[in-house]
Amino acid sequence: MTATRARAARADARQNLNALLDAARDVFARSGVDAPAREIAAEAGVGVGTLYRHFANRAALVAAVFTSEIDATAAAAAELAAAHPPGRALDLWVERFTRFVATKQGLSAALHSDDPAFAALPAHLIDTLGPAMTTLLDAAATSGEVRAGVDPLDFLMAVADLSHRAPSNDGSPNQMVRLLLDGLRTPPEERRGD
Amino acid sequence: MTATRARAARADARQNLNALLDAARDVFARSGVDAPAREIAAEAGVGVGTLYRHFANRAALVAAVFTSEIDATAAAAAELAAAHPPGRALDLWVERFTRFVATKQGLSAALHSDDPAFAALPAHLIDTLGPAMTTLLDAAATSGEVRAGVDPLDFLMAVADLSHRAPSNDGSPNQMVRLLLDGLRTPPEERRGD
DNA sequence: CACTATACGGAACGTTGTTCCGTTTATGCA
DNA sequence: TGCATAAACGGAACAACGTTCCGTATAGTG
Repeated sequence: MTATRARAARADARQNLNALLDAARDVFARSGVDAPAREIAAEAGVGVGTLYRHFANRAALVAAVFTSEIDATAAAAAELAAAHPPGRALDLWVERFTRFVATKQGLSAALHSDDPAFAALPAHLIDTLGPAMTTLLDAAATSGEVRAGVDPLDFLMAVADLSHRAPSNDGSPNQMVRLLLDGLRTPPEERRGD
Repeated sequence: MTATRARAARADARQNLNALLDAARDVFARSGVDAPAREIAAEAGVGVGTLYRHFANRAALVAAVFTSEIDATAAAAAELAAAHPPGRALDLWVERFTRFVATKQGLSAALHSDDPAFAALPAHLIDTLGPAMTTLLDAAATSGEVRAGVDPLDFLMAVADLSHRAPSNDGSPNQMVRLLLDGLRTPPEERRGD
């Protein structure tokens, strides 16, 4: 068999890759996901050739940024859970998730697109954000701050659907999301009465 | 005041405009809404200059096609209502509406886009498809085939949301939409029992 | 029939994603 | 340390797109 062990990536290559991801994050936030590849390369202080050496095409770069932000959002769940009581951690994380969804205008389009570059996104989102929500929801339910029996994935998707509707200009969750969170605090059977 | 009355459009201009709309409908169905403007012009047997004489930009052409298909879908409601009993008319129209939504991949993107060319679309959709659904739903409720008290616009949007999920390869409504329709046939209070 | 506002066609322009290749550089080895 | 070379870089060049421009053709009118 041939020596398949790949040589370690060169140091400048690793640096440029990180510079590209950082630049893309900034440019996407500033000008949207449709920003020209040249602009991203320039922001990273790099030629377009280098961009295409690291990513098969523009969509792959977009997907990489989304993936990394999904991971960052998932990681925040653990941090918040460690630093706050369960109910508050849940609220804070929903706020963060809301900001994530609202910021990424291109995300829902990417999720429904059939571009192969985005094919792995939905599964990745479910696999990382799903458990995060499950953990937070379970903890808050165990501590009695929130009703039990709510499917975490359904709740996650509901928040997502509600988040990219309203502008939510100040960055906090919009009214519908707050409504949903308040609903969690309410016993399931209350509506029977009216 | 100046004589604002515009001279009637020239005959060839009207023909070309229709040819462009027809061509765009075909090309969009075949290659998606991102099809090149040149391809549409060619299909219509016309130069690109003519396309841009009739539409301010590509987005305006897309919007015009969407508008005209929305109108056609709304008109179908009256025809189906005249030709079938209320319950069946409702089913058939939902199927048609489903096909409309499933076909137009670009529609939901256009509805949420902030391109000025699409600004009037949501209102137009609500103003024409809303009443159509209201009429069909009311008639089916009056004849007792369907439960009353369902908000037509909510129901319309729900069908839309459910339609662009599943592929529905054979053109008929997908399972979730059928579930929703079956739900209409069920008395509101039944779930109390379990 | 001639005149003119209207409409047409398609070459040309600017911007994009992507490729190509001559040049530079990091890295393992003598 | 210095060198050989695989790896990586930069940016000019290409193709495809949306859009504009303007010389040419023509429908409608008197």
